[in-house]
Amino acid sequence: MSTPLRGRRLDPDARREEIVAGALRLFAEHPYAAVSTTDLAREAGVARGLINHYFGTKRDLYLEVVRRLTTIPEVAVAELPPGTVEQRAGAAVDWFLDAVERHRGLWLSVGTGAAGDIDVDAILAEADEIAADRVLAALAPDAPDDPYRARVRSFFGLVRSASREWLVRGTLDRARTRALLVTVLLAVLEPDSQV
Amino acid sequence: MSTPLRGRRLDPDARREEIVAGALRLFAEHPYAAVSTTDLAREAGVARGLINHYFGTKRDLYLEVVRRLTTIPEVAVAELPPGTVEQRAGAAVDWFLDAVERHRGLWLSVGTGAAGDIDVDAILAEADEIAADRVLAALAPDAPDDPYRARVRSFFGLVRSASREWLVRGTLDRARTRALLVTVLLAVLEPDSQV
DNA sequence: GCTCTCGTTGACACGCTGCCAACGGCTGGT
DNA sequence: ACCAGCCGTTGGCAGCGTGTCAACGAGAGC
Repeated sequence: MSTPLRGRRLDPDARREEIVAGALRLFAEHPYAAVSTTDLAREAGVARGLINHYFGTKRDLYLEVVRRLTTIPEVAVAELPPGTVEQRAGAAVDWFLDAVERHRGLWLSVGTGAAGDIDVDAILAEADEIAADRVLAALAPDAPDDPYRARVRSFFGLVRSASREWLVRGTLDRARTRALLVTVLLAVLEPDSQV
Repeated sequence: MSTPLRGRRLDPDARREEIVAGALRLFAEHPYAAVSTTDLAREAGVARGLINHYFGTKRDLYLEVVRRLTTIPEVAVAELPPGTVEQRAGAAVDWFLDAVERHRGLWLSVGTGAAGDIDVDAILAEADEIAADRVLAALAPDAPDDPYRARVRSFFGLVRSASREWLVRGTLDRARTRALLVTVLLAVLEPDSQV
């Protein structure tokens, strides 16, 4: 061996990164309980104890992974083409469907919804908050935050369900998924119609 | 002691019922991982080994509990008052919101969404299927099953999110939740508007 | 009252997690 | 270039939780 892989000293940030990267791969393919700290350590090429040293708990590492995944959308939505609200909404939905199709496995593993887990819920809520801000800024910049942000966040619940119908169950094709999302998104952005 | 509680012989079905009932209480208040088989046994007033005897696995017991909870809606939606689609949709949403408000804790613990768990997903999907059938039969009896059932199931995702916004985060009051659900439900039932 | 059935129990073995003391590679000071 | 201290890293230990299994004994049939 020219360079021994085990035991080599590494910058803490880099080491954290390696562990998170490995955990990302494992958690994307297997459910939480099916992944042991031994697996996580092996995947990162590291001793098991180091997992606890950096993240304290297997659970904390998992939360870090979830945070990393859900907070991805750094890509600006500001690049949407000009046009009517319908056109811009359609473009946004297309951008989203592209991203989902690309990271299919990862999206389904965490994007499928909250786990009844209060911490995971908090992280997803935070991510949704950011996403809702961007959607509102891009499509309805004049709408007041108060009920609209909550309405858009609710819309994301439908987005997840529809993704599952499309990717997992195959009950919707991409075109119909798109149509559904655009329709509902526009309905959500309509002013309150007190029925 | 007049009647010793421990060790008494019981009809298998009745015993299963007691165990499920106890598990229902525990899982409604604590997340899956925080409930041990010891807790489950104590709550049911039974030896720990009996849990495995009846359900094989803690996980299997959990799945049974989830099934029991989600398959509750036996109450017929057929009792909806006659009127326009808007009125009937409003009545259906009201009925639903009442039920959610009444079983608040239970609903939030499992109804919060899939756990990324394939078995739980299957159970929830089955429950959603039934619910979707009833909604379609009540509000759009002439709509073809094909895309509409999937659209309604997607709608349920928004229903869960909106419930959380209302009950957990308090970002929507009941009236606004109602308005949102009715609006989107009607939009979902509209024929495909290919944008 | 006796016996057989089977619901029920308690102990055992194993895997996994979090903790901790010791090791040794790396870096800065001289 | 050498040395000493720092700290990233390791491996083993203790505790807990789960699933299994052989044996017990309450209740029913005769």
